Amino acid sequence: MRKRLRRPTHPGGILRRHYIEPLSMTVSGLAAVLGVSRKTLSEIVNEHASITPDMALRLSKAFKTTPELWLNMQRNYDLWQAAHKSDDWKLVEAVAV
Amino acid sequence: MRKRLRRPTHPGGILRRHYIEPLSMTVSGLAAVLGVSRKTLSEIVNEHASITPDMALRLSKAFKTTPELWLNMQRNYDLWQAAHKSDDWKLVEAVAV
DNA sequence: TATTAGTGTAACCCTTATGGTTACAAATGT
DNA sequence: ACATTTGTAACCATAAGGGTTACACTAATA
Repeated sequence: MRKRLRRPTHPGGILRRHYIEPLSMTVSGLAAVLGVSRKTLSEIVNEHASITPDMALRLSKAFKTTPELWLNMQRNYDLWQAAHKSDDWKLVEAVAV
Repeated sequence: MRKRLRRPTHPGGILRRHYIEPLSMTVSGLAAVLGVSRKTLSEIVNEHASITPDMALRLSKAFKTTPELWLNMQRNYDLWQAAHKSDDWKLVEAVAV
């Protein structure tokens, strides 16, 4: 397992650059398609909020992807953040087998 | 992508049956090793709380696994719950390409 | 049998997350 | 010049996460 050195891209950034912009969609328009408020989607694409399981399901329907695609990106992002927020977890010793 | 028919096993159940019990550990003991409260771990192994990124890092150190192992189990569980909690997301239409 | 260790969980605290509405200033497009 | 789009603040409500203390219950053991 390679350790990730740089902060993984936030899934909101991917959503914006790889989906919204290439398709010339608006944030407002996509929010309507997804059935969520404009604020909720705006915070995601500006990388201030997370992809929740419910949002992953909506995105998977809208863009014919798997919900896992979005949740894995979010997981990688969250994991990196947790690993760098504190060093506490590094003090955990391996359990003797 | 196969659709999961039954609720995926909660990672807390796996932790209890595949790690704690085979190693004859106690919940209290493992909580101490992990550096979290007994309550926090107890709620997880009784499937009343989630594996957070921080907890996944601690478990990965204790049991020499990847943190992704635990987070993927949690993701599958959460995704199944979200998909069955409401049908709203099913109303989302695919975006025209 | 009396005692101890381990457990599940309630009650309580505090902090953070999620998502909605409304409103407004700034930017962009026609 | 006007309309659309945007980011985000302010505000609300609900839920999640984790800690402490306390208590009743179970299981093992001196």
